[in-house]
Amino acid sequence: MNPKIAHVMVGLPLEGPFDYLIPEHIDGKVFVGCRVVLVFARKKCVGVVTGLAETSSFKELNAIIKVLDETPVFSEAFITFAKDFGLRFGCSTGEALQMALPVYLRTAHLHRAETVTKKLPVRSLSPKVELLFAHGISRRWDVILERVRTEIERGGRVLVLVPDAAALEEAFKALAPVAKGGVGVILRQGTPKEEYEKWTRAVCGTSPLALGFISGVMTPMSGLGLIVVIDEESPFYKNEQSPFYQTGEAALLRSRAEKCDVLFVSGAPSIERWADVKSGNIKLTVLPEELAMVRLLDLSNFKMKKDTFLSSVLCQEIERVLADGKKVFLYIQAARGVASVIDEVKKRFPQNIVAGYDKVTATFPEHAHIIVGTQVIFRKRMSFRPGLSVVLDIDWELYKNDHRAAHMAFILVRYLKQMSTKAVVLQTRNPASAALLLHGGNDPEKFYASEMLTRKDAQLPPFGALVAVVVRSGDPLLAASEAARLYDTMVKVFGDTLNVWEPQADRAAIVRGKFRQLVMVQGEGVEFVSTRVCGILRAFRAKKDTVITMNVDP
DNA sequence: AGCACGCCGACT
DNA sequence: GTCGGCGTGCTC
Repeated sequence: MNPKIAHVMVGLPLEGPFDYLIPEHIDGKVFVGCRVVLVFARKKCVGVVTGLAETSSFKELNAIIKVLDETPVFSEAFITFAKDFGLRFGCSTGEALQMALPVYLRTAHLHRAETVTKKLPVRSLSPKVELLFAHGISRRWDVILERVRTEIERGGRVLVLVPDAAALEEAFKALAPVAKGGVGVILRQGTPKEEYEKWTRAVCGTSPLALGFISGVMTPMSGLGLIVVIDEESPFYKNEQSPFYQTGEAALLRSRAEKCDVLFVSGAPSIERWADVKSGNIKLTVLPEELAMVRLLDLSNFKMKKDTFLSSVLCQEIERVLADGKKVFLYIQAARGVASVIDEVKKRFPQNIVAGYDKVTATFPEHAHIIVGTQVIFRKRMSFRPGLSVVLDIDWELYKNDHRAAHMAFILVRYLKQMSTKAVVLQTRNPASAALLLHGGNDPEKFYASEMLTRKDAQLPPFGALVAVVVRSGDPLLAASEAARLYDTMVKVFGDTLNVWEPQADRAAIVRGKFRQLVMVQGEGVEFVSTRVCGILRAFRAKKDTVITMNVDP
């Protein structure tokens, strides 16, 4: 006797499941993990079957209208992952499942290719989670390819995740030696049909290798044995829209639910992953490499004109490097602009070619002796090899009002160290605080020890949890008043159990005409804080035209 | 989320 | 009277 009732999750911010009758004409065709068409709240929509039963406590059930998949698109383990994902990042299981599908399959389109039928051979119960701390960039692919090859040989699929287009290109080339059946590329681009066709090839095709960006971590492929997260520390792995998930955290949830291995790769690992290493949750492999030394250039005793960046000592250093036939890279924060620095450098070095490189620069200035650039230089880190790199104002990086500022500056220094052949110089007026980054450059263990202590004392992630509640509205006053009202209710309900910060404008205060206010909630443990915040948000009715979302670990 | 229901003030 | 804004509750 086949089951008569299906538990279904829908892509709405409601935690299900909802019960539906399985009518006779599709009896025996409904499986856990299949998409079905049904009427929910008077509207026709697509849901996912997450369980089967004989009876339901609800009377007056609607019936499933149509089954869209002959075989499940989601495995039971993936559904468990979707539940964990929703709990962790503040969305429903149904929304998480919906996000895992290409747009084409979120509507009532049939899908005939088999996705989850291939089962992974039985393996050890506890999956292996590893952090590869590769000091340089030239040798890391040797280790990655070795892991990937081993996984493919034992019959598993491998999901390789990269933060941006430059890393995608690099990974695509690097994976060629192990990609006999090609590499499936999963990208959220093109028309829904095109996106779906590429997705099908990657998920259901013969190639065991798939490559994707941030959302690739949600790909429901069968027999997933290994997830590789390249440049794990990248901020691009954080989704900036609701649900505000983080790819690395999601990979760990998948590892738990699907028993797959995870390999994090980084030249400047996040504090989160380092804490995992220190607590013994993940294994650390260090890949050392001889790199340029980092030095501080103490400007505290120099008098320099306002808004100038070239100290006389630095100019002497630059001259030496240029005389040696090497290139010089001068790093400046994007917000300050490269233009004024270029003027200053041109005046000081009139006989050299000076060029800027920032996000609006069309082609890389190959011929320049001195390049003044921003973060985007790291797109070129595989090919650009300056002798000397200089952070013109390292203090600026450290004074930002952001609990991640020190780690972001650490990333900057480590990346410059990977690119440069001779030296990295950090100009500072505050050598005492910049010393943290001097250590970061030459003795990363020291940096991590210090930064972990700071985070622990302040109860910041990964030791404490931060949840930002984002209030958006077209009216700035409404956004502010709703944030204030939310703050008051949270203070009242949470009392001393959680620390609620006064409402503040979001770092990006206006996005697409909507004003954003934040209320930060801080406490012990992500799960504790986010479930309590979720509880408040369910009860709290936002005024018309205001939207409230939750950002875990902003 | 998205929709119906119902309560209240405003207006032909 | 009744039109419509919005607070409330519900969706198998």
